[in-house]
Amino acid sequence: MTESITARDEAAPSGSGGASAPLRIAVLDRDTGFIQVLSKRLDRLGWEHRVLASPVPADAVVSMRLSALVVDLAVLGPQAWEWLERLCGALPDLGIVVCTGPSTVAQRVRGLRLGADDWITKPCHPEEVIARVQSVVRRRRRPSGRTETKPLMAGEVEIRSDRFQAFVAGASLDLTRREFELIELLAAAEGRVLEREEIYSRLWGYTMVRGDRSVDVFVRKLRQKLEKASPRWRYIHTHFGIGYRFAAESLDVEADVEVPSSLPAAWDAGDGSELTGSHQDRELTTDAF
Amino acid sequence: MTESITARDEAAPSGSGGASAPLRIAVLDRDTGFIQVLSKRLDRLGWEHRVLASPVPADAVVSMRLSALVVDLAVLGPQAWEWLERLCGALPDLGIVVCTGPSTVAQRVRGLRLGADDWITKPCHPEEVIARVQSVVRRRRRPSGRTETKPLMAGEVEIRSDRFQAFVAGASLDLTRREFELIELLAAAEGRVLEREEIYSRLWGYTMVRGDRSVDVFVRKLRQKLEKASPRWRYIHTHFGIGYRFAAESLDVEADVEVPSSLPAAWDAGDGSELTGSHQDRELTTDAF
DNA sequence: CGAATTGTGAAGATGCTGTGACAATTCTTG
DNA sequence: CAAGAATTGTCACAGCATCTTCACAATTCG
Repeated sequence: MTESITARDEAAPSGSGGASAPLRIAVLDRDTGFIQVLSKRLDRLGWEHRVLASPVPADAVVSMRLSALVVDLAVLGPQAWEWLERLCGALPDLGIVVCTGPSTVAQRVRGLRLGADDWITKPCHPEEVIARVQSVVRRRRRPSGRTETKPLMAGEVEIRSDRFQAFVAGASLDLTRREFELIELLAAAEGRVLEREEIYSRLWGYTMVRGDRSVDVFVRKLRQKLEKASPRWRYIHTHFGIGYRFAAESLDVEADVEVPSSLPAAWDAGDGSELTGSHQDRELTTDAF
Repeated sequence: MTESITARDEAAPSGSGGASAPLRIAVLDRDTGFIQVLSKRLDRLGWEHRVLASPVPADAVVSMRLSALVVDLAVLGPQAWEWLERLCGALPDLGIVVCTGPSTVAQRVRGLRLGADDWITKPCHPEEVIARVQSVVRRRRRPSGRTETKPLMAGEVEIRSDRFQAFVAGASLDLTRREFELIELLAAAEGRVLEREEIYSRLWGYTMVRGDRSVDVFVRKLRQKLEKASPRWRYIHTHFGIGYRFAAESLDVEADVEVPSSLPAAWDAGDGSELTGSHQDRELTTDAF
């Protein structure tokens, strides 16, 4: 049931969903105690953050590319309102959480009207600040939706998570869903050997029963399509008794010189113990390009 | 006849719903004094609103088509958390403002984590409640962003957000509201595959239940109209087990290349010196008014 | 050489999508 | 307000893409 869901959760380790991109947060405040606790918490969450102790011109904030800003208006003095207005005008997508001392209803209303997304009154618990920032950012994020994932490249193939497809020279391999998930998984682990059990559990979501050949069958299907589209390369390597390893290797020797496009050619992957050492020159392939 | 359709409608989730469509708010609370003051205020703002005094099943809220909901969790009793979670799951785009009596930090954090957008502690000033609801809603509908959008073009079709219509050679496709939202959404994601779940949640506003075929049906209706108006092109491509992808592809031979993915998409820039000689140079811009 | 592991092809089961008809809902009009 | 039209949502069924399973051949390892 709902295998589509599980599959998506489990099996998009590399690309699309994955861990949400790290957030960038700035805190504009002078309360060192507050800042310290908050910073530590932000660290633990893995959010990039930056502390600003003095009034930063609103324009300067623009260049910081923040997801959200926590600000104590007291730091800004009497020009706080103007500052807030300018900032909200300039960065309508920035999440702004005001976290400041005692205030009147009128002040809070004014701040929110000007564009603040939340208003917390000090003293407050850092955990709540975090939660409110998350809430603000969560909402902000929906529109942008898909994060732009750069395509994975290996040999002649290009793996595009946003299209659920792999391409060779611009032509789709016409992979089915499972096939694509498999190549994505393997390619993301470039160079490493993935055991059958692991592949199975990441793709199918549950543990493999002994004797299940599904992984092998899909490896074969993938190899077929890769072979047809990119005959001069080998991508999926069998490790007897263990599993499979993905690495683009040209059949034409000397191939390591020329790879279609600019990729960090990480495929020299360590061990290489098993491959034929013969190192003779031949026509290098520029294939397809 | 198609013009009169939908210029004004409350929920234009994907659309270019620029202006201030009347908001729909519900208040779930029993505090009559609070409700009265709030209601009066909402009236004056011209927001449609509705007061709920008893715990409404989360599912029932779905059908209310709300922009935001103000809720006192106390009304819900011990099942408040479960209720909140279900509601947030079903309506990721609904703005939820919790307005309730004294609470602990842990409770507030929990509520915000579950999906609430704000948490106000009673007693509180109605004006602040309003301001916070506005803040939440403001953020919610940012996606509409671009007010003046230039028409989207793809193959022979031209998609005009300002008219809620798509045209081929100046002739309107007579799309209904949903149909238009769908084509707009797909076309905006040009090239990328959109999963059913995503399409559904962006168009209908709540998460899809398994077995719902609405997306498929509207894709079919769209395809029919596109096919009739522009028979030599295919626009919507099915990705089995995943969703749909929008990309104009000509049926005429001429090797209309599948987007040459890897390259820095200078493709759409029109350099196309060598390909697709049969471009659509028609005057599909002089269309009707 | 024998046992275990992997490659291969095909048949059948599974579940997804296309499609048309129809019911429910919303909007328009008199 | 009610009738009528348009739009949207639901359902059942047919066709088919995909997935699973199985038998058997080929390979690897000890």
